[in-house]
Amino acid sequence: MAKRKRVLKWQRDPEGMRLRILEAAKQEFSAHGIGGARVDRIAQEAGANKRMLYYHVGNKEDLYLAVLEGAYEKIRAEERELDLEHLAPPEAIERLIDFTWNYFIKNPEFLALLNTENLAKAKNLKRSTKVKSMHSPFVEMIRDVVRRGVASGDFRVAVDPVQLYISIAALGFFYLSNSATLSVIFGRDLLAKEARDERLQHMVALVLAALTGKPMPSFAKDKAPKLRSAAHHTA
Amino acid sequence: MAKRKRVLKWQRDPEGMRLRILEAAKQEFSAHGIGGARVDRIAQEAGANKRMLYYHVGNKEDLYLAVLEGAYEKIRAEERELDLEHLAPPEAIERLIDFTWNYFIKNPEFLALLNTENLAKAKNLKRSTKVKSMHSPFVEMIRDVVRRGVASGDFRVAVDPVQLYISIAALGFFYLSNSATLSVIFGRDLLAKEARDERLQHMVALVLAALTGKPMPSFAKDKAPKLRSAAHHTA
DNA sequence: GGACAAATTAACCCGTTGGATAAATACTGT
DNA sequence: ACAGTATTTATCCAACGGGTTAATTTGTCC
Repeated sequence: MAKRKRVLKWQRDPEGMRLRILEAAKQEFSAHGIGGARVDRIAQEAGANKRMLYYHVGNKEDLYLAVLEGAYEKIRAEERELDLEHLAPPEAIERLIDFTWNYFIKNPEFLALLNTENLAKAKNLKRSTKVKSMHSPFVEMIRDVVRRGVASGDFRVAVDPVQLYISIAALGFFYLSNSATLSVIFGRDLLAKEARDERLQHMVALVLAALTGKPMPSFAKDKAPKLRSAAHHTA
Repeated sequence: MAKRKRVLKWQRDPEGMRLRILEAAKQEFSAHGIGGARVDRIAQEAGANKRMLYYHVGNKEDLYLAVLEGAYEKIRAEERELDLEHLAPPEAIERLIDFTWNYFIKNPEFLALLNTENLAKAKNLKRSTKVKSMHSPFVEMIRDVVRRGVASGDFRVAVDPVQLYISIAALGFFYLSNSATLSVIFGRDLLAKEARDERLQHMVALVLAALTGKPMPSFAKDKAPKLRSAAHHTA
């Protein structure tokens, strides 16, 4: 195939085109929000004509929703890969924190998209039957881990898994999502590798200390000089 | 005064006008972000002619920066009111969490503005000498509290005050800022009074348990039936 | 009671933007 | 090789949006 007789001005690639459009849209929406996103810029970035956006996906709103749904699909898919059942409760929690943290680091557009969607009071998410049907496996996973932890004596208390899930997400999300302003306020680069490692360690220490009651070995002191990067990088 | 001879079409009120403009701008920017904000809407909401915005404050960008600076001024002012020095370390931490939480609840535009500014990679904040000169008193306050806590034996570990500050902010900020999407995902209204109270209790329990090593009395169990609302509402 | 500046309004300008239309070009099956 | 359809390009446009210009009104100081 692809036996081009002459010089082809362009070649067909509907699937590829659609993907490039969605990728470009993801970048655009996550970089500028809904109101700041420019349809023309998406087209240009996708190496497409503006007409293609409407042909393959739809108008700006459809485009945004497709991006949002794609973002949720992706994280849900990765979440399913993680199985915490086979780990001892403390390790399971550490793994969960590590995964969440690294997912956020690797997918900064996801953070921005969530913020953007919340600015819109989740009005698009509410319309999306697709996203609403994608349940996160984490709540049940955490419920199980906590149950096991309490039974084994590793954990002292039965936390509400939803609260714990939100807290774990929060500790990483806020740090990363607001790293720009926080870096200015504190006068340090929170995204530097050292700072990120320190943050991960702090989060793990905080949550595990609360759950197990045992002080974490590596609970960071005031301005810890040098910290090994976390052990397991799962994602 | 105000002995209007005839029917006055309008009256002068430069200061009041400026305030109304800034208030309207705050609402607009926090509701729609930078790109989504509409200058005409700000004018209308402020009961002003569009020209007034440029006359009293400046263009859209100036308007946004003024709003951002005002937001930081306000929280810094309230932060200064809080003195943690006179409280026992655990109470000081609880008070800090309570204050932060309630400030966020009472000032939802602040959360939105921070998100918006981070979407812009803090480029406006960086230009603002005003904001950069407004140091938060919290880091030093926390440093002191932690020191005292370790000395008294209340706390087991010396946490980096910056990490702790970020964590405390994170636990509340993420929950509230993302309450719209999270409510959809979890199928519960996270802003309902009960849910908010439960969240505050969880945050306090989590942080204090990690610091003191003692399990909190009220560490919420899986779906706690009814929880007393938190004891001290400071702010 | 008028002059002069400050405050406010009304009207308009013009580049941008989301979206639409129609024509051109490439691929597919027969 | 040809018809028919799928895909892409080239324009167009009406509404919108930020910003400006000029005229109008109000307060204040002599």
